[in-house]
Amino acid sequence: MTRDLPKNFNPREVESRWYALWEQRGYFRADATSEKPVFAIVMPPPNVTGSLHIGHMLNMTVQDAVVRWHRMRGFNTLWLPGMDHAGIATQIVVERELSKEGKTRHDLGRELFVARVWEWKKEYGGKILHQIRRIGSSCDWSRERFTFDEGLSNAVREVFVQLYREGLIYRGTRLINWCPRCLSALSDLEVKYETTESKLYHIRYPLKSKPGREAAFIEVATTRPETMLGDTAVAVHPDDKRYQQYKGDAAILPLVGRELPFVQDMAVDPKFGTGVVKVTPAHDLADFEMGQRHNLEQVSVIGEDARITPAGGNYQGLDRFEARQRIVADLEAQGLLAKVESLSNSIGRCDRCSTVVEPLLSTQWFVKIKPLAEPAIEAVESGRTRFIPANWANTYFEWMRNIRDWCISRQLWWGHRIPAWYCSCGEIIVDKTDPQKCPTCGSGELRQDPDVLDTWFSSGLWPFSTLGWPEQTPDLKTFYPGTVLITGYDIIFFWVARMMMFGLKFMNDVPFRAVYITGLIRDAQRQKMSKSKGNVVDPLELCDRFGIDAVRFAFARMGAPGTDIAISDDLLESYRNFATKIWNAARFILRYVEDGDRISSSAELRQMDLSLADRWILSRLSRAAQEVNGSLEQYNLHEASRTLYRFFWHEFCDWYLEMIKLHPERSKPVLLYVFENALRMLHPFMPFLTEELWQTIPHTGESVVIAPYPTADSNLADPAAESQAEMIQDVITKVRNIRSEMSVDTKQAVSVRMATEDQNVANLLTGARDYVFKLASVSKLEIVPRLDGSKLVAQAVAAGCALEVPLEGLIDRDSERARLTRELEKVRKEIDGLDRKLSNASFVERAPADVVEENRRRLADYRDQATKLTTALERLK
RNA sequence: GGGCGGUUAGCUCAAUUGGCAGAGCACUCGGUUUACACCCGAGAGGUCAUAGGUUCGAGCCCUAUACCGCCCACCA
Repeated sequence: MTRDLPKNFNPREVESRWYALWEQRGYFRADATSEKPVFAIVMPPPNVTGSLHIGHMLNMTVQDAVVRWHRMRGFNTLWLPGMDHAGIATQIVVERELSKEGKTRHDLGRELFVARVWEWKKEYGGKILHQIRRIGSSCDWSRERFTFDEGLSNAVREVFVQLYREGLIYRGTRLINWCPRCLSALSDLEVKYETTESKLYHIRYPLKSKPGREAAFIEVATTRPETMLGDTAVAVHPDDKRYQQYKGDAAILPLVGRELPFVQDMAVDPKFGTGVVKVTPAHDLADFEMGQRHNLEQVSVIGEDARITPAGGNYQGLDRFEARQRIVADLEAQGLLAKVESLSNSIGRCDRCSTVVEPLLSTQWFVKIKPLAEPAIEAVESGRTRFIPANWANTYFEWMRNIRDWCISRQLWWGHRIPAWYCSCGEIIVDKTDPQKCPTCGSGELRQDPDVLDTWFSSGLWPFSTLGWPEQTPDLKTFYPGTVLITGYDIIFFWVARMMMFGLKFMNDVPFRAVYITGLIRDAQRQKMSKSKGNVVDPLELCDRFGIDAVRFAFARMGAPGTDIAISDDLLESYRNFATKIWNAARFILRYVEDGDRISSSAELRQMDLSLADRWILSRLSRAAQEVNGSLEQYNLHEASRTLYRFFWHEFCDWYLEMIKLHPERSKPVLLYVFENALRMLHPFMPFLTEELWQTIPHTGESVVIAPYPTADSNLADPAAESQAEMIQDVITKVRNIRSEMSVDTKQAVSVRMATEDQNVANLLTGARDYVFKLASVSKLEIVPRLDGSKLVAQAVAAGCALEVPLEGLIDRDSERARLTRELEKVRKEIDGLDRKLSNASFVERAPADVVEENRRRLADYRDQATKLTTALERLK
C-alpha cells in the first residue's frame, strides 16, 4: 500500500497540527533532577505592551533552533519563557487608551489605574503567549514567569533591602533626567539624544560696577537662555589670559539682578564661543558638577511641569519654551543680546514619549554602581562569560567602565513599589515586610514611598528570580547559570549589563556562560523598522504569507551573529520554495514506501550492495552532519542552514534523486535513510514541516522533536565514492554543456565519444555509463584514447548529433590526487588541532565533560577520514 | 570628541581562522522528461573601496586614506 501527501504544501494546515501535541506530551519540559548535561536558556521576556514584533521573531527563531538542537542531542534542556511588565512603556500605552475615553490616570486613582493595567496585561499578554507558541517556540510553559509575579516581586524586594543595608542603594538629591510629560525621573539610558539645529544666543552680562570702572560687559553664549534665571556664576578656563583680570570679580545677571561670581574651571573650553560660560547648577549636568566644585548655589527655575517656578520672578508660570522667547525678546529690548548663531547640538528626549527631557534637581533613589560593575567587568575579561561575536565585549566594557549611579525610582504607578516607609519623626524604614510602626518613635502613621522601581531593576534579576530565588530551589541549583543568553544588541546596557551585575552579586556566579547577540531586522532598503517610517512588518503576517518554517529558515540563513538582516519578499520566497521542495521530495519518496518498511542502521547499509550514487549520498550526508554540528557548536546558524540547503536541494534532490531513478527499488533503504536523517537535521530550523513529513515516512520514536540529532558517521564516510561520483557528475555536466552550446534538443538521444588514456577512468565511466545515459540523454558511449578536439563541432553535426567529449582537464589522476591530498591536509590539520587541545591538561580538567567527549569523538571521526583518504590516494598511484 | 562595524557579481549577503572568490534573487538561453514551473538544465556576470606593506601565497594580517552605518559622551 502506498501512502500519499496532498499535492500542494499547505503550511497553515501543517502548522496547526503539531504544537499542542508537543506541549501536551511534555517534550519541552526540563527536569531538575535529571543527570543529563544541562542546556539552559532564559527567554528575553517580551513587554506586555503589544504584540510580537519582527525582532522577537528573529530572537525566538535563533533560540528555538539552538534549544531544539540541544534537546535532540540529549541535553536536559530548559527554555524558560515569560513576559516583562515593562513599567513606563506599559503605563504610557494604557494612559493613551484612557485618553481616548477623555480620562487621565488621575481620574481613576492609583488603585483603579493599576487594575486597568492588569486587564491590559491579561489581554495582550495572552496574545503574545499565543504568538510565541504559534511560531513553534519550544519553551517549558510549566515554568512561565512574569516580572510582576508574586515570587519575582519578592525577589525584587529582597534585593532592594539587601542593597540598601549594604549602602549600595541610597536616597539622594541630585540632578536627574526628568520627563515633564511622564512626570517621572528617567535613567541616563532612557534618554535618547538627537542632533538638531539650535540657536546659540550670545548675551551680554554687565560687570559689577566698581569704583573707577566704566560700564562694561562680558559676553556669554547659551542655547538655553531660559535657564539664565537660575544662573549662579560665570566661569572661565583657569589659563585663559583674556579673563585673568576678573578673578574675584562678579557679573550681574540681567533681568534678575543677581550677583554672579567669576569662577575658574577646567571644564570650560576657551575656544568655544567667548570662552565664558554661564553656570546653572540646577538645570545642566556639567554646571551641576561645576557648582559642586565651587560650592555654588542651586536655583531651580523650571519645575516638574516644565514651567518657570516662582524663583523665576516675572516669568513664573511660563512654559520653558515660551519663557525662552520672552527672555530673548526682553534681552534684545535692553540691548543685551549680542548675536544669535546657529549651532548643531544634541538634545535629550524621553525614550518612550519623545518629550524633551529637563535636567532637574530631585530627590530619588540610586544604586551605587561601581562596586557592582567591577566584578561584572572582570567576569567578561576572564572569559567566564563570552560574547558572540566577541566584539560586543568592547561595547560592554566601554559602558561598564564609565558607568554612573543608576537612578531607580520612577514617579509611576505601574511597577514594583519601593519598600521604604517614612515616619513623621524623620525615620526611613526599608524592609522586606511592611512595617506596622516606627521603630524609633513608635508611631503607626507610616507613609510608603509612592514611587516604583525602574522596570530593568526586576528584569535584571530574571536569570535567577525565575528559578525561585531567594529560595534555594532544585531548579536554581540545576539551571543556574544559564548556558547562553540570546538577545539583541539594543539592550546590552539596559539588560545584559544589569543581569551580569546582579547575578554576580546575589548568585556569586555569572548568569550565563555566553551572550549571543542577534542583529536587527531591517527592511529591503536596509532601513531600521519604525512606526514613524511606516515600514514595520508584522511577523505573523509574513508567516501567513510564506509559512512559519520558511520565515524561520530565512532568519537562520541570513542571521550571522551580530549582523543585521534586510528582509524582502524575494528573500522569503526563496525559502518558501525550499519548504515546497522538501515537501515534493517527500511525495516522490512516498511512491516507493510500503507498509513494513523501516529505517536501516548505517551498519546494515554498509553490508548491502550499494550503488555508486548510494555510497556517494551517504558519504555526503555524513559530511553534512559533521558540518552542521560544527557550525551549530559555534552558534553559526547561517552556516548550518546553508549546508542543509545545499545538501538537501543541490545534492540530494538535484543529483541523488535523479540518479536513483535508474534503480529506485534497489536504493530504497538508502533513500529512506538519507531523507529521514535530513528531516531530523532540518528540524530545529523547520519544526512543523519536518514533523509532518517524518510522521509520514517510516521512523522510530514518537516525534522528531525528541529524536536524536544526526552526527558524522564513520560507517558512511567514503571519500573514494565521493570523488568517483563527482567525476561522473562532471562528465554529465560537460555533455549537457556541449549539448546546450550546440542547441541539441534535450529529448534527442545522442551518442558520445569520450577520450581518456587512463584505464581506471575508462573503467569507471563504463561501469557508471547508465547514469550518463539517463541524466544526459545519451544512447551510446564510446571511449577512445584520444580525439582531435578541432574536429569536435564539425563531427557533431556530420554524425547527426553525436557529441565528442574530451576528458582531459575534466578528470585526470593528477588533479584528483591533488584534490584528495588537499583534503587530507585539512583533515590532518584538524587532527593536530584536536590532539593539541586534548593533550592540554587544563582543557581536559576544566572544560565540561560533554565538551571534552565531543572533541574526542570528532578526533576519532577525523582519524577515520584520514585513513579512508589515504586508501583512496593509494589506489590512484 | 571616544568606540564599534561595514565596503566582495546588478541586488542581498557568504567565504570553516592565510591556500583554486561562492550562494540566493534578478538576468540570458533551452526545456510542461508524471516529486516539484514555488520546477529542471546550461550560461553570462568580480581590479574583493583606494594606496602601500608583511608573506612562497592576502578578500582575510599590518599602516594610511575615502565613503557608509551604529553606539556612547557634562558639544555652553
